[in-house]
Amino acid sequence: MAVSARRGAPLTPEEIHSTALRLVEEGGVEALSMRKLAAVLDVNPMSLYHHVANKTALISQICQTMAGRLALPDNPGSPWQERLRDLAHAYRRMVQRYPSLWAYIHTHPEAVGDHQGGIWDVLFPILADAGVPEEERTTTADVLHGFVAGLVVTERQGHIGRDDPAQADRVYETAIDMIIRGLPHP
Amino acid sequence: MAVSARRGAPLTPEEIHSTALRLVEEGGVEALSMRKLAAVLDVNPMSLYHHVANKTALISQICQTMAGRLALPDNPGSPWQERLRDLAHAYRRMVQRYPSLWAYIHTHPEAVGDHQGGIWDVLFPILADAGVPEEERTTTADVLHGFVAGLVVTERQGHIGRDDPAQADRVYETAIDMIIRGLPHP
DNA sequence: ACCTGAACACCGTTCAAGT
DNA sequence: ACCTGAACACCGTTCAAGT
Repeated sequence: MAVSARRGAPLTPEEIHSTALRLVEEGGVEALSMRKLAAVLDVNPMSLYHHVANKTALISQICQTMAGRLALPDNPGSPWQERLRDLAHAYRRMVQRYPSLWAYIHTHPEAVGDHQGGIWDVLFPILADAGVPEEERTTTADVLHGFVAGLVVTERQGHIGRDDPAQADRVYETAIDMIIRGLPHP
Repeated sequence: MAVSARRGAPLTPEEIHSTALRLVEEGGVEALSMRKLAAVLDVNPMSLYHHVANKTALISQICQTMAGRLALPDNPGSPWQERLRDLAHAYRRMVQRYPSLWAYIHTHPEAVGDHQGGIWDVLFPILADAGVPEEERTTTADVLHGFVAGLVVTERQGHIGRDDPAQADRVYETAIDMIIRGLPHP
């Protein structure tokens, strides 16, 4: 019976990932330490290394965990303007749910794979319908993502609608309007 | 003669700040440690605490140092579109000069004061000329800053024009066009 | 005034040893 | 297979002591 002295059940990756994600959202990525995580899991710090290569691999994994929880809008048939707006809202909701981890991803994009996650699969057809030529879609997608990510991170840090959540909503709507107005090439 | 055993001259804030800034740009903010900085300055780690309250204060100070080196465009009389474009270019140049520190500021805006630095003094008149009503200018400025910051950070991380710098320039120009097109309220 | 050494409470990670 | 303790090379920071 290879069972820990302090715990009844063996460690699972799911347990490690969800606990680590919780710690990150409670105190930011810099509040996650292998030793603290182990303490919360009631386990020796070194036991973690049996399930995780190292700390940066762990962070990558919890980024994937989060990406998997992303709820994308499903609204084919609507005009591209509306679909783009819905996608922007979904993105914002996700950032608001995991703000610390998103701030981390924004400056460590290598933590999550390149152009993966369902966002891109949804965004490309929208750009096509908006009339963006095929060879420009990747770049346009990057630009839009840069815009929206920058905006949402800015909001999250209290620069927008700090006192008045309704105003933050209005600002976001205005920003999306601006993108929709500016997107089609004349 | 209160002179260090290892150095001829006493430590100055300028020396500390510029060396710390250099370390940050060489290896990212996470590569800056008080002990490493002291080693480079050829000084006991604890000597630093005579000139700097703590590490986060030091980082704030080097952010200010960097902001002071910002070269803003001076082009009154040009149409607002052109002035906005010039300002966006100045911003990008600055980020390209201090990429690591900017990435840090983008997620730690408390490190640099609120709406200070000459950017805002230049941006507000531009928005006025663009017809943005006075009560919306602060928010609009935040939105634009969020956009541009997000875009530039995205570019810096190699998502845009990784292989082709000329393409990165083109993308940035396209993005500015989009903002200029989308800015005036109809 | 300025600098220093020892010390404290933390890190991530390796490695040999335990069941 | 899974877990552990001791150890190594790092951190930021405090504090009493030196010149």
